Amino acid sequence: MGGPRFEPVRTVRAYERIVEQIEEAVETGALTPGQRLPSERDLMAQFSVSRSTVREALRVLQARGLVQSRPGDPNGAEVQPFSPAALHKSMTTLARVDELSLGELVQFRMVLDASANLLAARLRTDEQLAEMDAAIERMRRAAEVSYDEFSAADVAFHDAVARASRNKLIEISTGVVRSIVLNLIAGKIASSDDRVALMRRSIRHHEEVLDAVRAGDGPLAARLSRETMYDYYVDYVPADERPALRALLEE
Amino acid sequence: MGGPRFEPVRTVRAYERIVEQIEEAVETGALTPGQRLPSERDLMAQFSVSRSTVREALRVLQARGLVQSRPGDPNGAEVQPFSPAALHKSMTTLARVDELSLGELVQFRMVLDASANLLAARLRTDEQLAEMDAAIERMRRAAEVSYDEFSAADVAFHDAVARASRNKLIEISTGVVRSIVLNLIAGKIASSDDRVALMRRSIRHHEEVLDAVRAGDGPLAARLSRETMYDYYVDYVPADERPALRALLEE
DNA sequence: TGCAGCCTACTGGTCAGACCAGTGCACTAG
DNA sequence: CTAGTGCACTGGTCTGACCAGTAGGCTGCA
Repeated sequence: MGGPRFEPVRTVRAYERIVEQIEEAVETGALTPGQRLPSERDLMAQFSVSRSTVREALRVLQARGLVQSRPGDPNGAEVQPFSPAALHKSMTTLARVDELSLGELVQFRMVLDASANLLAARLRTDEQLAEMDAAIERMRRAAEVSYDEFSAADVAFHDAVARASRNKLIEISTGVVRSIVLNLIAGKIASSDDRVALMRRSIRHHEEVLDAVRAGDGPLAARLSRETMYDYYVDYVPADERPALRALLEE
Repeated sequence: MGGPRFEPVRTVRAYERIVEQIEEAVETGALTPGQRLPSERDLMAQFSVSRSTVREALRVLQARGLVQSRPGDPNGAEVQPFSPAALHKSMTTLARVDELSLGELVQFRMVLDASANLLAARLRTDEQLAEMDAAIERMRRAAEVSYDEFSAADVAFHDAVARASRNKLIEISTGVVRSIVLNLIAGKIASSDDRVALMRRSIRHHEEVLDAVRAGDGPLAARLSRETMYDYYVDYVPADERPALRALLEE
């Protein structure tokens, strides 16, 4: 004992070193969205590796959503602005392989949406309030006509609230989880009559939430938004998962 | 108008088709963690493509955390159990590229941790309570000795709470966001004296939270956990972001 | 018979060079 | 001045090769 502490060495593949370097450049801002990488043939000269190695690195970067290449493009791969696509992908995978239940997803949405409303009640601008108004008005018009359009307007409302929370992480996460939930229940929607009733009730709920946001009453907006979501999704959730959802209503 | 509606065709690369097929197999359970993929040379025969194409597909799958290959392994790539590594990676990228502020991250932690506590208060088992007790005891012993050990015990406590919430999404997200936050403030820690005082106060706060969880008072546990986290991190957060954090304390 | 050590047949990682279908730009013919 | 045509270049794919590493069977010794 007492000798020098050696660290286990990790053999690093060539393409990983390339990924690291380019990733570093993007994250430090040396490469900004819209800029182009050199062509693969240039990169292979710069990194002193073969084109296959360069390409494997680019595949990884592309899977992470950092760059995007297009065949025939006389410029190299384009650095992408951040998009939640990668986040969405891994969360979708999580939902499928780890068998996330609909209950867990809805519960998560209740948590996120409630906090977005809580913050929005404090921080919203008049302009954002107008957006929410417009979204609800759009829901009203759509309710009797098209479920898809209603759903889109509903999404717009929640997006406006999320933006008003001024927390990008909340904004992105709500979007990602919502799309997974909507995807899961797509096709499982109730009968047409039930659906119209559901939409009407949902509009009333959204109006109440918006009133609370407008009044600046965060805790109320949060509570109402949880109830709104519970009411809207509870029928899709298996009975044995509902108690856990109701636990969130008691706060 | 009125003719058949044509969909825009998306040229799909060969390696993407391979990714899709293997991904599908993993997500439907046809391939389970621990199982091996055929070797690259077998795959290239099965998919009728060249090895470079197979390899590019494997790189993508590996970036998504679905498989892992090891050079020299006489078996093929191994299907991995889901790990939040990919989620972690994309959220870290988000934090760096999109310049997520520490304030936003802490705010998100407050939201998640509070809801974990709320649920844990309802759903915790006695065994999980014992884990939380043990973690706090470990924090007590470590406080006077090592900040790192204290921090590890703190993590153990929050992990136990997250598990007790019985929501895998909350559990994973808290872990991911926490490690990003800890990474951001690493090195920025206050002076030694302040640090000890901070740890002592934090222990007291954790005890209060645990009491509320033990008593089954979810809303109280949630509120206390928000306060605990605010108190612990507020000094690292720029002054102009603090009001947004305080907004969460009012619920 | 038992086991230590070597050998071989694989693996993944990398390289080199080639072809193809696209793309954008410069040039050319009208 | 413009419409049209090449051309030079891109990324996507293929072929075939070499290397270092691994595991498991085989050999030969004790």
